[in-house]
Amino acid sequence: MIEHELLFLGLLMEGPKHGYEIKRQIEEELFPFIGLKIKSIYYPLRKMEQLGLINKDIGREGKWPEKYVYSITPKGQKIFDHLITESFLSIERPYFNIDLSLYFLDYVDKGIARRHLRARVIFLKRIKRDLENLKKGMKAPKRHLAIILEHDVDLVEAEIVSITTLIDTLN
Amino acid sequence: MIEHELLFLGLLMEGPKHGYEIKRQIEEELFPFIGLKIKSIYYPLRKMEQLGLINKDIGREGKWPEKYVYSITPKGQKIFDHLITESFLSIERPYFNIDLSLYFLDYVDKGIARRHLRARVIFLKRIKRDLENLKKGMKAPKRHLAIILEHDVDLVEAEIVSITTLIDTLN
DNA sequence: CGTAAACTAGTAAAATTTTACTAGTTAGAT
DNA sequence: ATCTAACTAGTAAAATTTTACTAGTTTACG
Repeated sequence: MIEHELLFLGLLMEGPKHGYEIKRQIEEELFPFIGLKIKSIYYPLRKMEQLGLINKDIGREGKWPEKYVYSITPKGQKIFDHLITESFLSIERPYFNIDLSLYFLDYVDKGIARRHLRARVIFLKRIKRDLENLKKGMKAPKRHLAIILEHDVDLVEAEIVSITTLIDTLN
Repeated sequence: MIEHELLFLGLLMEGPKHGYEIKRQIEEELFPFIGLKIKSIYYPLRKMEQLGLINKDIGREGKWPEKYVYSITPKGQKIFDHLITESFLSIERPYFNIDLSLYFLDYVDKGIARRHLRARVIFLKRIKRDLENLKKGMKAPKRHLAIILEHDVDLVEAEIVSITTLIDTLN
């Protein structure tokens, strides 16, 4: 929920939006960078409206039928500040999906594990390449996207090194 | 759900266990490494039982009252193999919590952002130190734990570099 | 002109997760 | 001898998320 709140509030910090636009932005703009999967937006939006973090107003444009416009309230902005601070200072140390599998590595045949890990490295390299191309291909260099991409590239690179070493030690 | 299934099945790969033991292991052994937060175990266990992935038998030990023992079925083992393979080859590229905040960086005062990011670096360094100490302090060097720890150290290190660079570019 | 794709807004029901409890046993400390 | 912490097993209700739909509008394309 915390992440969801930060997500919706952050999107509304840019300006008022209607639901479809929020959904589209999450699916098309944020997903490739953030990997948040959000299947429904109306329940969270209603919740946050009840909490007074956002407003929902009728905003008719042209001949379109109803079009509800969501906007962030002062209280919502305060919460946004709070959440983003919390996220920056997030007490949780980072965790990585693959770790769970590594924890159970003993229950996997060594040969198979090695093959899987090699495949993972190849996959990670492809991702790295894609990310770098994506960064190059960005026209109007959106600063925040560039930052995230660099961050991702670095971490993917680290994972490649890490897994490669692991493969070698997997006697 | 996928991750939960892998978690429970993996724990049962080690041998039959009762619920409390599973809970304890998640909270005390896995949590520090994996960071999975699981508040209740009985619903997932019942679910997996219904799916035929695990068995639940009465296993009385000593004078203790009822003690239900969960164990993995052949079908469960098959699913375990499948899930762990999937996880190794996981098509999703890695995502990082902080990225969402970075995406919204423009809505944060630069000075504040810089301070937050510096604090994060300090925090990451402490984590790195803790992880290294933890690795040193391990008596019976549990191989899988050591692997995860190294992996984590590398990635935390990468994040330190990444965020440090970011701070510098934050004019 | 017709039609398909994208725009707009949801809801109802199912599934899952979280929270807040209950109920009793046993081993170790005082 | 008794009290406390850890051991054991849950359930009920609330909250949230996911899935699978409905319903209509506008724009672009052939």
